[in-house]
Amino acid sequence: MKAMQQIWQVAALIPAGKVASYGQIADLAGLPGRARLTSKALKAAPKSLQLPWYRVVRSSGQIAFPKGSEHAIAQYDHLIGEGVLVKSMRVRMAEYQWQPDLNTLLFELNF
DNA sequence: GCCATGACTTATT
DNA sequence: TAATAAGCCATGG
Repeated sequence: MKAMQQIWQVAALIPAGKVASYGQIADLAGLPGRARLTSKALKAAPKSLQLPWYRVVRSSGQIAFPKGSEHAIAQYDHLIGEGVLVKSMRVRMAEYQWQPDLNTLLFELNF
């Protein structure tokens, strides 16, 4: 299976009200060190998949788009809508970072 | 194959 | 916390 599709599968599992970093997604998808590939994958993801791309942020918790851009606004709105507090275009990772249950992860990914 | 680019990360100041 | 720098790797010219 293509690397991008694995990323899509993992990204689809992020629960509402939580966020994950690009690097984290890559790791969970079995692609350590491919954070930048995660960004590519999300950008290239077909709309039909309806991926929660807005639950993916930088390792620092910062939204990856320039402040004021359409994407940044959309991401901000979505997160706020799910109860994630966003301060100065960043969330508190200590509180909101997704901590996937390994069993659930393996099950969902059909390994 | 070399070079630039980017929805990144980590270490350093 | 913010700014830099260096590392990273798939893509496209």
